[in-house]
Amino acid sequence: MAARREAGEGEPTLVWERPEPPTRPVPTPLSRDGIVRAAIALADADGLEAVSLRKVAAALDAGPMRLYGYLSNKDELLDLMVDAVYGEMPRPARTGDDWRGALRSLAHGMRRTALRHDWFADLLGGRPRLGPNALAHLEASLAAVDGAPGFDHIDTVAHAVETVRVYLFGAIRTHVAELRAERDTGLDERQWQVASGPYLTRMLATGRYPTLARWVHDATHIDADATFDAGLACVLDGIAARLRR
Amino acid sequence: MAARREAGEGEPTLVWERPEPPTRPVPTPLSRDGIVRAAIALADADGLEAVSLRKVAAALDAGPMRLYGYLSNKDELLDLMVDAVYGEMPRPARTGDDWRGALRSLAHGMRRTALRHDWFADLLGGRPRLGPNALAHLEASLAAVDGAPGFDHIDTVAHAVETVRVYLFGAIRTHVAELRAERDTGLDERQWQVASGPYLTRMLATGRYPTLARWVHDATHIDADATFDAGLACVLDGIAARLRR
DNA sequence: TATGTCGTCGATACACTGTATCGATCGATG
DNA sequence: CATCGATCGATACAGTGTATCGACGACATA
Repeated sequence: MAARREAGEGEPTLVWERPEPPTRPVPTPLSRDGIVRAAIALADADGLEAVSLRKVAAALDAGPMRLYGYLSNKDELLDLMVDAVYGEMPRPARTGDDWRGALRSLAHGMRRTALRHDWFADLLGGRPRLGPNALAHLEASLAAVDGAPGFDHIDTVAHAVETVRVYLFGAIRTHVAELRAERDTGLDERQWQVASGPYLTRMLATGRYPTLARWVHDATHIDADATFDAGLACVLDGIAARLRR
Repeated sequence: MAARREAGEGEPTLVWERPEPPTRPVPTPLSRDGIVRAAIALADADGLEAVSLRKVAAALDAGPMRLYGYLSNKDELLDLMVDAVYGEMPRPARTGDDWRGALRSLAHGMRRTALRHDWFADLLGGRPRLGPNALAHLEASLAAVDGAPGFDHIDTVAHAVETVRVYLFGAIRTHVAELRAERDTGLDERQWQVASGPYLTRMLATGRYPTLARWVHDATHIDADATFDAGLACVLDGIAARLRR
């Protein structure tokens, strides 16, 4: 960059036109929170792959290495981002004895929040998240059904919540993937076979996928939200069925 | 690989000591299949982040750019890897009228295969995979329950299979994440609170997570396979419940 | 056999990435 | 006012995916 002083030779730059020792302009105060917010803003705007330590730091008027005082890894940043999203989720609350309602609202709240940050799906379930917000959300989820009729043992409670969460994780991930595919191809959703171009039609035309073809052509295609609700209802039914034992 | 022309140092070397124009030693014949196999071998051995076009090419004694004749992206390579794993999965088959058995074997087959390639979980559900193997697997899944008692409409079939798959995706992902966490911390699995170190214990000690604390302390911790089966059974129960309508 | 022509290979280059190192510089302390 | 210790961030390094393009081998032609 500037003043390269080599051996013996005359100074390349004169003192007065050498950049002023930059007076350390009150280094913008940082905070873990601000860093995470900046990273989330970047991810929301341009996707997860746009989140680089350099860009995050630049958004905060700081050098990249500055962040390493607040984080020790990029992975830690991602963990913090995930936990921040957990913090945004509405905490499921008990609604009388209606455990189905509680689990449904847990699922919907999480799903809605996740869809606001579509990069969240890429991180979801990627590593066990034990951040305070994730823990609080989990606690609220457990507490929301704990003690409801039939849920007298913690095992029952845990099993129900875990099953719903696992379904949720899968559903969010697949849904986001579909949304992206739609956006990338820029086509509407209700005619999947058209959206994926001639390829799929050709594959189906081979006759090797008769059932799949029937699905694509004959099934009543409901939208993603309804599909999600149907699957969720199915899981809840399953929980109810196991409750009767 | 033969003639490594070393040391681009003082280039104007004399003709006779300049490496022989490398006689183009019948450039190792490549194939999309070989590339994918090499990539999978790398991923199996050192994880997904060890899969770089350079390393894959090097494993095949080729230059990185060589691959671009067979792929146009790294993403395409990942898609091919995913489809290859789908190809490894046992195809679910009809077993009489036992749709539960069919779905269970679908789930177990997929899970077992996925756990052999733990990087698969990172890609699973990441983008809609329409590779021939994925399509064939989906077709077999649909066909395995199609026509079983109760599954007379394609909608019912599709809904059941989709729900199981979504649960599967979530379960595989969370399980792999847990396996990694265990391996990273190098601790046993049956005492989660010990594994995650004093942090979790401290959090629980705050008293802000009473239900969670009860879960950690009082629940009967069954192993991952049993947890998976329990959740799967739950989903199947749910499907059965919706069948009665 | 000599001579194009053409397709392909891969060296090089470029713009990035995450992060280690360490001199420079500041605020606080003696 | 002098010294120290903490911290900042420029620089460096080893990677990454991929665009570009000169050069070469193989083939078709004369």
